[in-house]
Amino acid sequence: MFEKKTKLPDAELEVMQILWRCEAPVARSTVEAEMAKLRPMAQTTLLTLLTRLADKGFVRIEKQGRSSVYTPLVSEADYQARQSKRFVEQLFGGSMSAFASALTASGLSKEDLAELRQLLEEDRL
Amino acid sequence: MFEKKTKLPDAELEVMQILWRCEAPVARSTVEAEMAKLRPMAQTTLLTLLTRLADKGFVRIEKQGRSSVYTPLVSEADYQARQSKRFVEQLFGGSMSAFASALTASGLSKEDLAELRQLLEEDRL
DNA sequence: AAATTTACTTTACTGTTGTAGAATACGCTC
DNA sequence: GAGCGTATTCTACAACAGTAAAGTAAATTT
Repeated sequence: MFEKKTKLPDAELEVMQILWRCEAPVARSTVEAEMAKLRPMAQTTLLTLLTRLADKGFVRIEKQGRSSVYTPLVSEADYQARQSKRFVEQLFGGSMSAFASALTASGLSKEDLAELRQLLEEDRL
Repeated sequence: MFEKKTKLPDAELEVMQILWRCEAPVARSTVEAEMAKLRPMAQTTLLTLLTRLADKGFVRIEKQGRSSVYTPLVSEADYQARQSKRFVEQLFGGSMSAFASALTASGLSKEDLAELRQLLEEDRL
């Protein structure tokens, strides 16, 4: 089967995150406007990234007369889950305790950690 | 200042992890043997990676007569902390609850999550 | 219909990463 | 000190990633 590449390069991830935050299908102009809020990027660069995402199977491009609309084919939750697992495995050999230690040392706010603690206490994990 | 590149490419990370697991300074032959346990890699490829790590300031290379020995200049804990923070920020906008949700969906074992829960209950986080 | 605008596609270039053969340099043996 | 191993550095190259100019096609204006 085709177990493709799951990890997206940074720039492509940025674009996917825009698509996830918008209501699908997303017009190119919308993607462009959202990207402009984050950082400057030439139109053609954005188009290139969208095309690459389509090639990788992350996005479907549909023509609508003059312009195109873009639909994410992989959900954000899916992507996050896959990458989280990959990350903990790659850096910590799968050990959550090692990962948790790193988080405390990472400068994440006490509030962030409290958030996690509360989830656990509520038996939501 | 020098805010260099903190994120290492996969192959270089593999080498760093070997250095971290050995007692510094590590002989090239040792690195080579450890790498062989993981996967095949040409000698020169390994040397290239070590040189690149040195260029990035992650490793110090010292000559010892014929061969060289390698010392990590960045601790594993440091690297893990930095990358963990970066990861949660990049994928979850810093939200631990979003991250925790992803972990539950990621197929991490119940044991792994229990491990994390216990850390929290013991007030070690 | 010709000109203009608009939107996408092609081509392209630079730097990085993974990989390793070729070349070189350094000790050591005889 | 000449030759030989062997360890390191140089050179190389393909694939990927970031970026965007140039080209093309299609719609709109005049």
